[in-house]
Formats: sequence, C-alpha cells, structure tokens
Amino acid sequence: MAKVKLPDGSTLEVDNSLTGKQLAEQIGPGLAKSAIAAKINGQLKDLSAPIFLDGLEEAEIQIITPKDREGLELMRHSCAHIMAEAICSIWPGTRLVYGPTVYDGFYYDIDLDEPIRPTDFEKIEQKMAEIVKADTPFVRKEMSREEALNKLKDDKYKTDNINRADSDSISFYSHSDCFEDLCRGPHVPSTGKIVAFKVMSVAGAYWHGDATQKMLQRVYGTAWANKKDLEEYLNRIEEAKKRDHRVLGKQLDLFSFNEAGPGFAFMHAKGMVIWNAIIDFWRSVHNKYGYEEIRTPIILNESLWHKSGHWDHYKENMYFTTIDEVEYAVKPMNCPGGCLVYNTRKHSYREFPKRVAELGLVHRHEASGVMHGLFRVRQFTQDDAHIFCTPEQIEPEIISVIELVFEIYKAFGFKDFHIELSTKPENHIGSDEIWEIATNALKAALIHKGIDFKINEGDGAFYGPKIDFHIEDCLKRSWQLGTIQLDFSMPERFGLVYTDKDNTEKAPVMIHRAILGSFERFIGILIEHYAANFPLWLAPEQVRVLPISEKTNDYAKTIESKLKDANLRFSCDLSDEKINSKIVKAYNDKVPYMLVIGPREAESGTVNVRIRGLKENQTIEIDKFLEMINSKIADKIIDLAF
RNA sequence: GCCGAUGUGGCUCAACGGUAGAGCACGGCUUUCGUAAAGCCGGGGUUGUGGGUUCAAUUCCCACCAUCGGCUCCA
Repeated sequence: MAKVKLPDGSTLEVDNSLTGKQLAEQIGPGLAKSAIAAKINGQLKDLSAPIFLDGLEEAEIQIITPKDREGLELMRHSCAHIMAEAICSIWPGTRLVYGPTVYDGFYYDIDLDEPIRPTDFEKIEQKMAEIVKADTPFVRKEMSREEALNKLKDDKYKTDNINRADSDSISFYSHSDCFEDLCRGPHVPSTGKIVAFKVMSVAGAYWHGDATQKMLQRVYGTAWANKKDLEEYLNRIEEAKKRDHRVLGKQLDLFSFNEAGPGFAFMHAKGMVIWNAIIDFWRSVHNKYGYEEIRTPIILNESLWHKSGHWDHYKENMYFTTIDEVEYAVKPMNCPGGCLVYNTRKHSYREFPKRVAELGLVHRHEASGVMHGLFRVRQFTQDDAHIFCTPEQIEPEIISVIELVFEIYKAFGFKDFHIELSTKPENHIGSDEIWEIATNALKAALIHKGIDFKINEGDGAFYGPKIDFHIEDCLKRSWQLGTIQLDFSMPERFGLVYTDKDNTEKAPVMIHRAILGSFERFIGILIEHYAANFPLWLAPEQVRVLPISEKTNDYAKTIESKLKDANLRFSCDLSDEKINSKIVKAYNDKVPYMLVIGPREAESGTVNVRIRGLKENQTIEIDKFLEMINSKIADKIIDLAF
C-alpha cells in the first residue's frame, strides 16, 4: 500500500499500482468524468500513468480538470494535435514542425507549400469534430533518443525537435491509427475531452523565428473548457475590436492615416486637444522636477551621425536627404542634437544635475509590415530628456526619474506596471568595462528603491543599458512606455566636458530618458485603455448642451457663455432633431457630460446632467455644475459622478 | 522586409463578365418635440493604381501601392 496526499490536505491509503485515473474514480465519479491529467509531486502526467514510480510510496497529487489553468493549457495542446491530424488528413503533404500553446489558445507551425486559407477553416474544424467525436485515446510511447532519431531521420523538423529535447527518453503520442506526433506531453485521456474549439487564423512564421529560415504557415486555434467559455472568448475579441484605437480614432475624428505618408499620422483637431492636454500636464510636472526644455532641428548633417555612432549602428532605420549637394540625415533620436546644445558653452559641476527635456520629433524607417495604427509609426514625438551629471549623481537621478515616471503614469490612471532591465546587445559601442559599470548603476538604483525587475539579456540600446517601464491596460495587455538609458559613450564621442571642483575637465554622464515614450503610441494606448471614454481633463469635448427644442435655444446661449467663461471644451446641439437623437449623438461621441435643457431648466437656472456611463440624470444649478466640473479637471479625477 | 488576406460614395457593407445598391453621414424642406435614432426629398462612386485577357472587366489574370492578421524588429 502507498499514500497519496490531496490538495485539501487529506491523505488516502491506496494501492501502489494506482494510476491517476483510478485515483480520480476513487475520489468520485464527477471528478473522474472531468479529470484530464494528474499533477504528481508537482509534475503534470497523463491520467493513465502510474502514480508511484521507482518504488516510491508517497505522493502529493492533484487531479487536473479543464477548470485549472494548467488543465486548460493541456487541453489546448491536445487540441493542437487534433488540428494537426485534421490538417494532415486534408493536405497529406503537410510536414509538422511545432505546436505549442499560447495565451488564449495554441498554434501549429506547418510546412506546406499550398497556402491554407480562412475559407479552409470550416473544413479543418469539421475534420477536427470527427476526430473528437471518435473519442479515441491519446497513447504515449517512449523510446531512446537514438531510436527516435532513427525513426524520424527523414524529417528535419522533428529531428531538430529531438535534438533540442532535454530528456534522453523521447515520447510520442498517437490518438488514432493514422496520426502520431513527437511530443513531451502530457495529454488529455482521449480526443472526446475537447469540447469547444475554433480555428482562428493563419499567418506566416519563420522557422525558429529566424528571418533567414523558411517561412512556415502558422495556424492559430483556440480551445476552452466548454462552449460557453469559447463564446465568451469570442465576444471578448469582439469587444477588443471595438476598443481598437484605429477604429475609434476614425469614428471620433481624432487622427487619420493616408497613403500619401504610410506610418505618418495626421492628428485632427480633437486628437490635438488630447495631445495638448497631455503636454500641458507633462510640462508642469517637468517644471516641478527641475527640467529645462529645448528643441533641436529635425534634419542635421550626416557627419554628425557618423560621430554619434548612428551611422554604424542605426543606419537601416534612418532617412537621408541631400541639401545643396550636402548629405543630411533626418533624426531618429534627439541625443546628438542635445549634445550640440550642451557644447555651446562651458559647464560647471555646480550646474549638475542638468536636466534638459525635449519633445523631439523623430523619424525611423520601420519595415512596411510592422506599422500598426499609432502604436507603430515612422514619425513620432518622444518626450525625451537628457540628464548630464557626475558619476555620484547617477543613482539619485535615476531614482528621481523613477519617481517622476510613477507620478505621471498615476495621473493617467495606470496603476499596474513592471520594469525590465536590458543589458549589452551584440551591436554596441563602448568597452565591456563601461557597460558593466553602467548596468550595475541601473541595477543598484532599482535595488535601493526596492523595485522588482526582470532582466532582458542583450536588449539594451547600442550606446548603453536601459530600464524599461511597461504598463498594463484594462485588458491586461502590456505596453512599453518609458525608458531610462545610461550612456558613457555619447559624451565621449561629442567631447562633452564640465569643470569639476578640482578645476579639471571631465566627461559628464548622460542619462537618456523618456516617460510616455511616443506621444502617438501613448495616445493610442489611452484610446484603447479608456475605450475613448477619456477622463474629463483629457476629453476633446467635455460638455455638450442639448436644448429640448428651439424654444430653449436662447437659454442654451447663456449656458454656452458660462461654459466658455469657465474655460471648458463644449459644443451645443442646435439641430432640429428630437432630444433622443441628440442624446444618442452625444453618447456616440463619448462626451462626459450632457446638459439637457428645456423650459423647466431655463426657468430655474439649472441644467439636467446626463453623466457618461450612468443611466440616471440629475438637475443641478449651472454654477454648481461648473464648480464641480472644474475641480474634477484640476484634480484629474477620473470618476465623472457627483 | 517575409507569408497570407483585403481594397466598391465621407463611414459600414451589398452586388455582378454586360459600366453599381443599401444604411449611416451630408444638403434642403416639414416637424419644435422632455431623456438612447421623427418624416419626405436630394446630391455624391471612371469600384486602390497601372497593365493584360475579352466584343465587353468593377468582376478573371499579372505587377505595384496601401491596409489587416501574423513572423522578424520596435517607442
């Protein structure tokens, strides 16, 4: 006899030849029915596998069902196999490469010359349904690495997978006579356990993500514990589409793109209101934190970019032009210009830390296939700054930047973020020694501030290591915004110096930093985060006046002049539509407050306020309303209710 | 840049080898209305661009451009 310990802390005396499946049956028929795998001493195993191996007599065990995150993933992995069989049976020439799970689903990379099209998905799903209906068991077979290599010697993809496998024992899974796949497992007991799935999309993907390798076809699918979860997932995708900043940007007249300039955004009047609101706030905070602001040219002589190292390390992403037979480059970064400004006069250690901000318009030639609304453009405005300081000032300066970052993110309603530290890339300038000093300085600041961070080896900028700030939006998607980069190379290349206490000239340390990253991208993120229901202080139109009929148009005029005096952004709907129609229009425009006014309000000097997102409306004196709304704007309150 | 898909009035979409239709938006008229879309009338498209096949192309084919979904890259 042996002992198992269950997740609730209880223990059971059981036979030591017991499998997970049998254990589930002993615990209860309901569990046995929904069980898809067993977690034995922390390791996921097939339900058919024996619990006690190597003479062990005790095990901690958890029966996994599709309700567990791990169970769901396992199900998706099994579903990937089922989809692979379906594809192989429809296109017999298919060669399978790799089929892992991803967040919300799975994919299978295949090598097949004939392109699979979205119109084929139904056919694949039908075939999958047949396989599921047959409810055949997943069967595991193990063999040595050598045997496996021999078995698959003609299959370069699977041979490669075997060579990459950790274990010397290689396993295969089959769930029917005509399908077998190399796989570590585990899998659900039988194909019938997969109840809710869908083939989602197909796209190209390089083998091993390497652009020099063959382009494979990646077929994406999803699977859920039940039909309802699948429906909810599909609805969620629909909802996310409605938040798409490209859709909302067009709908709300915020910005546009045109074939005349792919990757170059046109900001419309309403988009610029948001833009300027952000800048006003940004300036005031930077002022508080002791920054000065400069502005440097967009086009500068090519020789400058040779000097900075951009020519050697960033040329592919730069635009060039010729003026009077002299070669120029369009700036992809602001730092060289900033260095030229620094060098226009002598500097003393007494000025340090010298914090110089620049809302710099940069151009980067992005590959045509990567452009994506405002998230990925070829021209964008960085909220850049360069801090010149002494080596001793590095740490307090970095800490001060981190505090500034947090203050700004909080104002926009972003509370969840994480930090990553990126180290020396292959393509870099400066000695290893300098890189180490710089990297350690960043690390020390994070550690002293007690901030958790993740390390990205080899992801730094070519001139220095960096700390990146990633925020999470309301849909739990992560976006990189801010960055702090430590640079010892640029000051040297540009011969930057300051006079130290001992009257000698030394090279300053240069800290590059951006907080919102790119205004364009940041506005895109705000649109999606708020579904364009902007906080009052950012909303392009804060208030709309809706007279019931033209009888109250005169009263509307007096309300309008009060709104104007209060410095609010508003409009008045004087159309001869009915009030219902006016409400719908204002609703679609996502205006925070609608002021409905009729004879009743005109008589009492009040307005009837409809608050965005709330069903009820309330009548309030216009002066009280103005007072309330102005205090919300001043304090950047996100909640509109009062 | 690579793979695949898509491209029809301002927007969303329909249709078709015989030169295009709806809703919304827009303009005019009627209506003046109390909390999520009043009615009528009207204007607007050489169907992304350039070639080719055909008696005939918006529809079929090719190239290019742009967009979308991914890959690689990235603020």
